[in-house]
This record gives sequence, C-alpha cells and structure tokens, in this order.
Amino acid sequence: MVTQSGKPAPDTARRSERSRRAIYDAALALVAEAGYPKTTIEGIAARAGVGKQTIYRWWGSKADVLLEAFLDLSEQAARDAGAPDGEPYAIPDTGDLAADIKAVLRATVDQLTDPRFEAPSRALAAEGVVDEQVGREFTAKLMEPSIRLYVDRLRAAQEAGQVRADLDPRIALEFFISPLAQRWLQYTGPISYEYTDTLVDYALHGLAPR
Amino acid sequence: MVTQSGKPAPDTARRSERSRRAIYDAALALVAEAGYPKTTIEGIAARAGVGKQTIYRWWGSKADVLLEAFLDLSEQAARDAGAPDGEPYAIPDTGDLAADIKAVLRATVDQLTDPRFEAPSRALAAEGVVDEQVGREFTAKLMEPSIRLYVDRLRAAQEAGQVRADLDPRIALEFFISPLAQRWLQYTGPISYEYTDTLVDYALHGLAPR
Amino acid sequence: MVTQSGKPAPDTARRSERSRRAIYDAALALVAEAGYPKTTIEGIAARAGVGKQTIYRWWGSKADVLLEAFLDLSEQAARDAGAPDGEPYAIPDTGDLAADIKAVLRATVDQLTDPRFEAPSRALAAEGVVDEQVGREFTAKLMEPSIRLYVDRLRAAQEAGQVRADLDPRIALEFFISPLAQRWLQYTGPISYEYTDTLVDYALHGLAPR
Amino acid sequence: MVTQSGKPAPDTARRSERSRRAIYDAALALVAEAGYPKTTIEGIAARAGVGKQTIYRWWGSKADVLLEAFLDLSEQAARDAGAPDGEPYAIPDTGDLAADIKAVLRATVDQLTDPRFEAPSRALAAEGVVDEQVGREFTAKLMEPSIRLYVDRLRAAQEAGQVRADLDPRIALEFFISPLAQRWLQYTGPISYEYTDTLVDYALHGLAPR
DNA sequence: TAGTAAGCGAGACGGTACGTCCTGTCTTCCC
DNA sequence: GGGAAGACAGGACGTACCGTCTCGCTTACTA
Repeated sequence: MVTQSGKPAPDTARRSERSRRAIYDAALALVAEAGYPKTTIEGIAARAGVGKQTIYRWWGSKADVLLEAFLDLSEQAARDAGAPDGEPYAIPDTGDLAADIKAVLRATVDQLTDPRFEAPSRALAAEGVVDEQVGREFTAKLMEPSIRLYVDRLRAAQEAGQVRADLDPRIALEFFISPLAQRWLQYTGPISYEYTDTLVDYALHGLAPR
Repeated sequence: MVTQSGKPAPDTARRSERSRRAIYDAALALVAEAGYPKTTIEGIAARAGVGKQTIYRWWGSKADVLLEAFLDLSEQAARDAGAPDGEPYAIPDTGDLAADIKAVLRATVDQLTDPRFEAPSRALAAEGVVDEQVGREFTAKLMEPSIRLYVDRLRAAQEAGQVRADLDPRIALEFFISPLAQRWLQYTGPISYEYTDTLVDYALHGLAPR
Repeated sequence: MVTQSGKPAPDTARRSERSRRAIYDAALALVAEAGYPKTTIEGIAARAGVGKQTIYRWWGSKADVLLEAFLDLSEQAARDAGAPDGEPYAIPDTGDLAADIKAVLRATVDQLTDPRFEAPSRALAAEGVVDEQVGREFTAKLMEPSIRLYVDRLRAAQEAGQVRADLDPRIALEFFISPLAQRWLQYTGPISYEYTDTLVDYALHGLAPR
Repeated sequence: MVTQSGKPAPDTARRSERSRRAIYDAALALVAEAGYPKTTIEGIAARAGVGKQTIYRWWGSKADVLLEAFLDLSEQAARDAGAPDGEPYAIPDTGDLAADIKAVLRATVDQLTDPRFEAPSRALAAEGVVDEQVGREFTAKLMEPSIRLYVDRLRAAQEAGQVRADLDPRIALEFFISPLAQRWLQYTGPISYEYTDTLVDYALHGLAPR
C-alpha cells in the first residue's frame, strides 16, 4: 500500500532510530531554549546532526515533529512514572470524588508549570489554535486520553450517586479542566493548588446557594 | 518623560490616519483570507499601499498590528451595535441570572462563529499562548472588559442572594466562559446554544445531586 | 524666467548661506570619513543640521552636492594659497620648460596625496566615469582650468622654440598629466617626484634614441 | 589551510555552472541596459532566475560579480578571436615599432567604443577608482596582462635599438595608453585613430624639436 | 557474498520574507 | 517663501529559512 501522496512512502523498516531520537531531542531542546517560532527545521537538523531531508522525509511540518517529540516525551515520562505499558492509568477512586479530582488537578498544575513540558505544550497548543488539523490531532492524541479518565471517574461517581444522574460527563469535566486550561493558556489568572481546589468545590456544589 | 528605546519616538501628531486604516483593513483581510502564518508584513504593506517602514514605525510586530486592528474592529462593531461612547455596556439584569448569562453566552457563540471575527481572534489567541507579552495584552485589552461585566453581574446576583455569598466572582465566571473558550480554541467539542445553556445550569446548581 | 523643469525655480536671493556652508562641510567630511557610497543625502542633512528638502531644493544629486562642495573647497584653498581673486594663476615661465613642468607636477603629486582632497576627488572622478554628465561637468569645472594652464605654457614654449612648432598642445600636455592621472585613478603604479620628473624627460625627448 | 572568514567556505565542486553563466549574462545585460548604479543584486538574481543567496554565496559584492562576468566575457572574446588557450597573445613585431603600436591602439579604440564592452568596463573602472581593493583587482586581472604585452614589445624594441636603452618600459608604455585611457574615462577629449596615431608619433620622437 | 537500492549527512539551489536603510516627495510648523 | 523636521510610498539591501534537489556514503535487504 502506498499513501495518497505523490511520493512513494519511505521504507519505515530502514529508518534510522538514532536520527529519530536525535531529532526529538533537538526539537524539544530548541523549543525550550528559543521558543517555537525561533525553532527552525534547519536548526533542528543542525542540532541533531541530521540532514534536512531526513526531517522532511518523515514529517510534514515543524508542528508534526514537535507533536511526535512531545508525545514521545510524555510516554517516556509516563513509563518512568510507573505504568510501563500503554497507559492503563486511571483516576483513583477512593469514594471521595472531590478529593480524587483535586489530587489529579494538583498533579496537572505541577505538570503545567514544569519547564520541561511548558514550552513544547504551549507551542503545540498555539499551533493547534491556528491550524485546525494540528489542533484536532493535538486534542486527540494528547488531551483525549486524559479526558476519558475524567469521564470514567465521573461515570463511577454517577453510579455511586455522588453526581447527578442526568449529567453529561463530557461537559461536567470541563468545569475542572477548562478554567485551569484557560488561565494557563491565556494568562487570565494565577494557577495554584488553592485555585484548583476551589474549582472543584464550586463545580460540585454549584454557584447558587443551596 | 521619554521612552527607553534607542529610536526617537515618531511624532504621533503627524501620523497618517489614512495609512493606519488601510493597514488595519489589509491585516484583517489577509488573516481572514490566508491565515495568520501566511499573513506577512510585506503582504499587509503591499495590500494597504503603504511602505513597510510605515508599519515598522508604529508597530513592533505582526501580532501588534493585528491586535490593534482587531481592537479597532471590535470598537467599531460595538459602536455600530448601539453604545456610541466608550462601552458603558453591561450584562442585563432581569433578576433571572441564569437567563441573563445564557443570553450573553449565546451572543458569544454567535461572535465566535462569525467568520469576520474568527480568523483574527484565533490568530491573536494563538500568538498570545506562545508569546506571554502578547498574551497579557490580548487578555487585558480584549478579554478583561468582558470579564469585568461578568464580575459585575455576579456581584449583583450575590447581593440579590441568587448566588452564594462566599463566592469569588472571578473564579465563578470561568465556569461560563472557560469551557466555551476551550472548545473553541482547542476543538475539544462542538459549540451550540444548547451547550452553553447546559453550562449555565450545571454551573449554577452544581454537579452533585441536591 | 523659469528653468525648464516643472518646478518653479527657488528664489536664490532668500537662500540660506549658513545652510549651504553646513552642507558643503558635512558632505566633504562624510566622504572623507565613510567614503562616497556610504555618504547619503540623509546623512549629509543630519550632519549639517538641515532638512533634506533643503538639499533637494538646491541640488539635483549627491554628486552635484559634492561637486560644488569640492569646487568651493578648491577655491578656498586657492584663495588661501595666494591668488585672492578668480584664479589668475599660471604655470611659471622661467625659460626652462622641463623645470617648470616638473615643479607643477610635483605640486600635483602633493595634492593627489593630500587626504583632504583625495576622497572627494576620487569620488567625483568615479562618478564621472560612470555618469557622462557628471564626468563632463567634472572635467569642465575642475580639470579644464588646469589644462588651459598647460596649453598656455606649451604655447609659450613653442614660441620660444623649445617645443616642436607643429605640436598640438592639447595632446602634448597629456603626456604630463595622463600617466599620473592613470596611476592615481587606477592604482597602476606608484606616484613620486622621481616618477613625474622622469615623465617630463621622456616626454620632451621622446622614447626613440636621438 | 582554511580561509579566515567566519562562514564555512561553500563547496565549489557542487557549484551550479548553469547559475553562474546565467548570473554573468544577467549582470552584463543589466549594466549595459540600465547602467551600473541601477543594476542591483536583486535585479541580477531575478533576471538570472536565481536566488539572491546564490549570488551572495559566491561573490562578495556587485563589483565582484561584474568583474568576474567581464573577465569571463573577455576570455570568451579572446577565445573566439583566435587564441583558444590562455592568451599566448603578443603585440606583433614587424620591426616597425610605431606601426605595431599604432595597430594595437587602433584595436583598443575599437574595443573602448564597442557598446558590449563599454558599460561594464566603465562601471568596473569607476568602482575601482573609489574602492581600492576593486581597483587593484581590476588592474591586476584586466589591465596587467595587456601592460605586459607593451613591456615585452618595448624591450624587443630596446634590443633592436629602436628605443632608448635606458628607458623604463613600464613608464614608457604609459605614453601610449594613459592619454587614451584618460580621454575615455574622463571625457577630456575625443578618441580616434588619428589621435592614437599622433600619440605614438609624439611619444617616440618627443615634444622637443630634434 | 556481492549487488543494489534506500536512507542518510551535507549543503547548493530557487524562492520568500525579514527588518533596516535610503530615496525623493510631501506636509507641517516656525521664522 | 525658505528652512528644520520628519512621515510617507517605494525599493534594495544582506540575512535567514523554506522545501526541493543532488551528491557520495553507509547500510541492510535481495539475488
């Protein structure tokens, strides 16, 4: 089988693993050091000690490279953090929904302020805002897995009667993650454990007086 | 007082209004037609029938130009829409908070899907994600005014006892706008009146059963 | 009367002498310091503390400015060097043609290596090579007067029988000045008193054996 | 050995001959059509169908390009005109020095008035007047070879006793070429066969009566 | 086990845009 | 009305990257 493009698909079997890794490392390092716009394909190639064509052969754009590099970084981090195989991770269910969500959000806050992650994920998010294709891919590959965890946990809470039964979990979870995401993406406010804890309280009990 | 910069500040009094308008128009048109990354300063200058230097004299970057152009567009739209002077606009207070917020959010949905606004605001938002300075300016000039309206309306609701008295309005309002913003920015879900109506209901009454 | 150009001729009577002098000085200084190509009209205006328009009003080009500035410098130098009025100078006639010419050429050598003169006259000469109009003006205003002196001296020598009677003085004088000019203009050889003395000897007595 | 420059020297082996030729042609054509100052690097690149960087990669300046282009043109003309290998040309020696030099000068007059040669060589000469480095290169590469021919012919004449034995040929030859050069460069007089013939006569027999 | 074809490092190429500098015109305000 | 000041449309500068290409080389499949 051959891809739709005019070019014959390159032979993946003969691909240089060495070069791929070097390109990931170079891309992440450059984005962290100089920012996404100043990161160039030529720069990545030079830093990785790789010909430009090797990049163009395997990726379609700078965003593509960075997306894969970041995905790789995330998997690696996940692997380091415990789960060695393909992410059978779940939000813990201690029976206390509020506490469980708060814990996850605190971990998210930590990750959002980790400099190793911040630059590339901002870059990808920005690219995704402007380029719908990148945006959808970013969402599907990087956000959807986490979203699903929230959905699962919320459904469990629904079954346990801790959450209204008529709730759409895919909307409900946005009360936890969207405000945080917006503050982070758009500098609309500071990010802290206290803030995310408050979010959970407000969300669960509503803004209106009981 | 004199600005810190090395260049002598240009004389604002002699600025060509004609060129400024032409640059705004060209910038908005190009972003709408070709997208932000393919919009170049040279392109704006050419389309506006203006020397490049005239752009560089008054703005520091492509993002700067677009930000001002968009700001101008917004003001113009606001002026056309009724309030002729500096936006003494407020979220209506019919006594029914839910209805009032829903109405505003429906208007926001309309604006987010208006092609005239979509391209430039996406572009600016994306630039803001990646360039903190732009981000803060974007937030301060374009989002802060709207945010303040929500804060005012929420405070009125607090005084009327329709909202918990201990609530921080600056956090509370995020339940209305952040989920919508994220869906719009990151393609995490569809946007509709039904969706925003649901947001308001969930937010006011909480996710937990009453 | 109005010049052929579309613009009405500016009123010479109201012209600012102060600015003219400042422009001459600035032009000569800049050419000496930075070279002709790096000397710009803007630079001259800025250095002279003069508006650009003042230059464009009175001169047609950078070469024009420099030509007048240099002319003015030459006249001033001539005035300082003795003859206070319009150059009633002549090559001395001691009866010894060879000695007289040698003396004049030695003075020319001095002038060609005087740094005050070198930069602007090279610049003008170069411009004249490439722009025929400037070239002819340069020749007419700066070289022709000197050439005439040679012609006069050679005619006197002809009458005194020291030079062949059938000689065209306008060609003969080129044996004295052209080799020197070429060495100076084109770096085809070193310039010295010894060299110019030799030129005179060879020219007068011919290359062929007697 | 490595050049002193900061940039890594480009790989001459991979240079595009096609582009080089196109650049030469474009440069010569533009100089002939529009004159040297109006000939721009961008213009050459556009006309040659070449990226600007390709010019900047191989040449240091507009003058450099033109110098090489003109050199190439001269070699090509020489090759067309007979001598296919590296110019083993010499001024003919018929025994009659005057006649031989006159013939060569007449050819020079033809060349100086050939429009194909005139524009670029004037341009280069002018640039050489103002930029010593260019001037020396111009002299070394374009004039020195011809000069050497005169030196050789004059030495032969010296050995044959047709020219004074104590003569410095490098000075003597200037009587033939410098007056012509000056008239051509500086528009100090007309150029014709008659004129160059006269030069030879005056030079050989001297200005003084015999 | 040799032959061959793909991936690879390298980097020249035709291009486009950058941000700067200068041109020659124009407008404004001062004298 | 001349002059200082400087904004303007325009255009070239020299640089940096883009994405394509061609060159030898290395490396892994195929005959």
